[in-house]
Amino acid sequence: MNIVISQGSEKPIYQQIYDQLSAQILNGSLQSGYMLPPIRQAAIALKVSVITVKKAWESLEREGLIHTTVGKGCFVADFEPKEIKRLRDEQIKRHLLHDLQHYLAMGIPFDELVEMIQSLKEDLCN
Amino acid sequence: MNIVISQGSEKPIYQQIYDQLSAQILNGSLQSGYMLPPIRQAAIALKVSVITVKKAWESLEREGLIHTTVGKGCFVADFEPKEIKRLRDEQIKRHLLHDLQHYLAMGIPFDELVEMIQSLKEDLCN
Amino acid sequence: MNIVISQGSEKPIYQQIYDQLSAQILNGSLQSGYMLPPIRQAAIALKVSVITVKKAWESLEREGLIHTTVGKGCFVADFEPKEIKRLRDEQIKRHLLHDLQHYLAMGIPFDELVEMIQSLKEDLCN
Amino acid sequence: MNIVISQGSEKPIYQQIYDQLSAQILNGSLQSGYMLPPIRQAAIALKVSVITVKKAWESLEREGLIHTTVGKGCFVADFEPKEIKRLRDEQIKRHLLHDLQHYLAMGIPFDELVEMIQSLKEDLCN
DNA sequence: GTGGTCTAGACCACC
DNA sequence: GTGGTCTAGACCACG
Repeated sequence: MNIVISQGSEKPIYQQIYDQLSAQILNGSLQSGYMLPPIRQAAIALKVSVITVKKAWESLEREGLIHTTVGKGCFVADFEPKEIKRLRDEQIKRHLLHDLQHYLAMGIPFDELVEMIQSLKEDLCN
Repeated sequence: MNIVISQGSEKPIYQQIYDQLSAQILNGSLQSGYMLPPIRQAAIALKVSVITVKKAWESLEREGLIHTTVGKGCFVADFEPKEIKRLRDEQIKRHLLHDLQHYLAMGIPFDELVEMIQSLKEDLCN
Repeated sequence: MNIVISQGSEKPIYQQIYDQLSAQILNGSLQSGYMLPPIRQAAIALKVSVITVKKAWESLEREGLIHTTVGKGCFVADFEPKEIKRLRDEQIKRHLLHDLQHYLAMGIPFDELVEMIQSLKEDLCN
Repeated sequence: MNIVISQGSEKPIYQQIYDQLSAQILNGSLQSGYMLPPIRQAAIALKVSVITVKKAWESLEREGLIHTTVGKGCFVADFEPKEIKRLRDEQIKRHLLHDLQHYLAMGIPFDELVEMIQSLKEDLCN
């Protein structure tokens, strides 16, 4: 488990954990069947409250990304490679639609927006 | 003034107001010198508290998008068309950088992301 | 009468007028016996409300810098050159004491503050 | 926390609080990492509304002097000693420039003004 | 426990 | 008429 928490962030801690685990599951670095550490242990490792970790785990379970077995632990759900890509693209598309609408409302033409994105490639891929 | 408020949104009301007015100023539909409605009148029209409107107006003033004169009202700041485009692009770039990083962290390759954006053009430009 | 009004300033308009006339009387550019323009005329010239001008005139009279004769007009009060200098220095000293205390409270040593002031001479005397 | 509020002052209460805390951070009496009292507790201690305290805290955060974490509290931001001195001098210089212009407009020569300041040293350093 | 948001209603300064 | 400040009190999110 590889998570970085920014204490002073605007984003709630539980959501930072959720976002990073969710991304790691969707990009394949956490594979199906992987067992997440027990919440108490994770809480100590991340230096946050148990409640906070619990909240992140719950969000992941609600989204179907992990499943919990009482007495055994939490495991990354079973996905076929195809399904995982579908899930990821679906989620990205949903957010993209929302974000892009915001930008277009500011009066920037669609094509100019795409150009701007292309121009950011260097900054992003480092 | 053309503002829609979503009461149940995660976004605070004052920020919804700020976002929409800010977008309208930056896309040119509210032009320099335009007088915003008095805060009390706006509050009634939007069915929110005066203070909520005030908070949105304050953010706009802090960003230099409007200026306030006690006893007279609040007015859209003077901008040269060039200046306004610069401000808009700057703001979009800042947000884009943040959003795109989020998507890339999910494991989607940059070029695939751009393709996906292109494919959304129809949905967005209606 | 030589007054510049900044509409968007934080300072109330009536006080801008007061400050500038007061300074001009204390620095000698408006001499004893000079007749101020009638308030209605001044209001038109400055493009502000008559009430605003009246308020500034009243402040000046309260401070003893001008005196009003009904039906004749407002005149700069009689001062001996010595008295005018005394008035000016007194007023400056009063404000200085207040301002400098503020700076010292920020932890800057007195001597360093004086140095800083000296270093601003060029910026100020242009 | 050591704050004195003057209820009848021309200065808004929230700004009095801001000014004093800002000065205390910049002069080093409130050090990096110090936790400000909870806004509700501060409100009781200062005998003002919670909102008034909040407004002051917000200004401090906007200036980067403190940072806030929901559920934890407000803390004095991390500064290197050098940075803090730079911030302080910058702020003092900005205000000095404004104040001194005001005095010079009253017709006092620059050198005479400096003399006057020197003569106030005793009054100020007690 | 912490801060964040929103409300209604009051009084003041400015124009 | 305008905005600026302050109040008391409520409900929610976070840890």
